Amino acid sequence: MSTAAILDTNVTSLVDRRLLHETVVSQLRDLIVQGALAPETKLNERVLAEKLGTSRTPLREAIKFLASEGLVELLPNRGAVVAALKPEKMKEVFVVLGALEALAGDLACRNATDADITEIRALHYHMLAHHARGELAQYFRYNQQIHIKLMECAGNATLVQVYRGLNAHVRRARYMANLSRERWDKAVREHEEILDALVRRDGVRLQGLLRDHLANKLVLVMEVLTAMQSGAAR
Amino acid sequence: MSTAAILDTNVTSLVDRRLLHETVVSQLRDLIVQGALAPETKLNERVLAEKLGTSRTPLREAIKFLASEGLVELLPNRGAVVAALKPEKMKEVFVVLGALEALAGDLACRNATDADITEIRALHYHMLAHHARGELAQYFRYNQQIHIKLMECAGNATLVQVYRGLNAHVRRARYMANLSRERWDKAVREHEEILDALVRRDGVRLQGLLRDHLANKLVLVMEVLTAMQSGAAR
DNA sequence: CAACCAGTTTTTGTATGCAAATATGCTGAT
DNA sequence: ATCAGCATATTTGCATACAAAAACTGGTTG
Repeated sequence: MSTAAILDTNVTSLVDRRLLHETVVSQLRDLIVQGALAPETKLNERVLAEKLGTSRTPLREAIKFLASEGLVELLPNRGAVVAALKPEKMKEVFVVLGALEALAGDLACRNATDADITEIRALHYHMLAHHARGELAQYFRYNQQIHIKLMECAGNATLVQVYRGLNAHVRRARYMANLSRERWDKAVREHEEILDALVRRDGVRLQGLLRDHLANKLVLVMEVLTAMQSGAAR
Repeated sequence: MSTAAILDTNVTSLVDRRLLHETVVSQLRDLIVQGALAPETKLNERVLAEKLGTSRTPLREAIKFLASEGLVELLPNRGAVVAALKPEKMKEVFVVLGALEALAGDLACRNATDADITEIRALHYHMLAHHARGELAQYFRYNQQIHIKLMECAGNATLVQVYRGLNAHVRRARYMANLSRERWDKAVREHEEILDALVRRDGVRLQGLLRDHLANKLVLVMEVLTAMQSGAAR
């Protein structure tokens, strides 16, 4: 699906009228994370506002909100652009995410209830099912849910919030990845081990597994980014 | 100085005319961090805008920006309030900060240049001087600068950004603290050790020291918060 | 006396208007 | 042909206007 086609979709009808500008933030974030608005795209306020079915004011507020999250960059007197997706930045994000996931794994092993672990196991099997059928998008969905749920098991809402923010950056690259079957299988095996370590509540092992898992993700993302960069030279 | 007195200070004259609404974000953040706008204070747009010498539009954009940072909370159709300062939240923040500082310490031991370490040593002696004179505010200033500089030595801009955001929450409580001489001396001794570990580039030891230092800070902050909570019952 | 309801006021949320800054495009000169 | 310089058009940034929602008020009733 082309960028234009996605942008042409008018989403006004879906807006829940009792909700607030959160809708605009959410829509705009999705456009950025899913790549409909490519990195370094200029955000024309008039055009975007029309597209999202509002006026410039709430749109501008949404842009400021996302600027604080780091998904858009503000250029004084020159508007805003979608944040660049530089390999260097991505490495930084992964280093921080590594520390956060390790922390979460450790805490989760101590604080997760049996019900939590059951829930993660359920998500895990959903993920396996989509992996078996080769449904990448659905696989990613459950994959994300597992990681988020693991974070939530740590019982630290602040940790979850920071994680989500940083993860949005990574997800942007994810949407461009074409996972080879080999790598995919490997990621799934890693998830098997992660689940196992959680069930045994082996915090030390879980930390290491999460670090490795993340390191592999980084390799994948870097390949995508460098391929993109060499492919679409500026 | 009373809250009213701080708020009555009109800062319009200080505004750099070529800069944008960033000024408002910065001013509003300072008002919150330094406690002029107490936790859970309702932000009246008309009043605040007048106080800051702008109209509601840039103010609202600033509020959205700070909402993303977590310093203010948005209440749909009911405006915004300064984020609450709950002990539970503070514990969460410290746990995450602990992981981030530990990471930074480890990276800094590897990546810091000798010039970086010289700079931190200089900041350290400034801090000692203000400690000796009992100048708490100045002491805090250099203390903050040391921690920020340590973060920067890690060579990870994303890490610094996340750290700054979370640290703003902690600083809010800091401004209310009345450090006893005993605790203060202890904190300074810890900083001596931290500097020593950095000079020797002993990453493992530095991580531990930073964790302990942070744990002690948490104890202090918690005392302040519980005292506040019992003092000013709702 | 408490609770509820209607009318009023205040406040928020969104749209629009306007001025300043920037981007664009044209003309002419080298 | 390229580039500088100027005029025009667009776009941003801020202020204001207006509508909808919430808070407040006072008065009535159970």
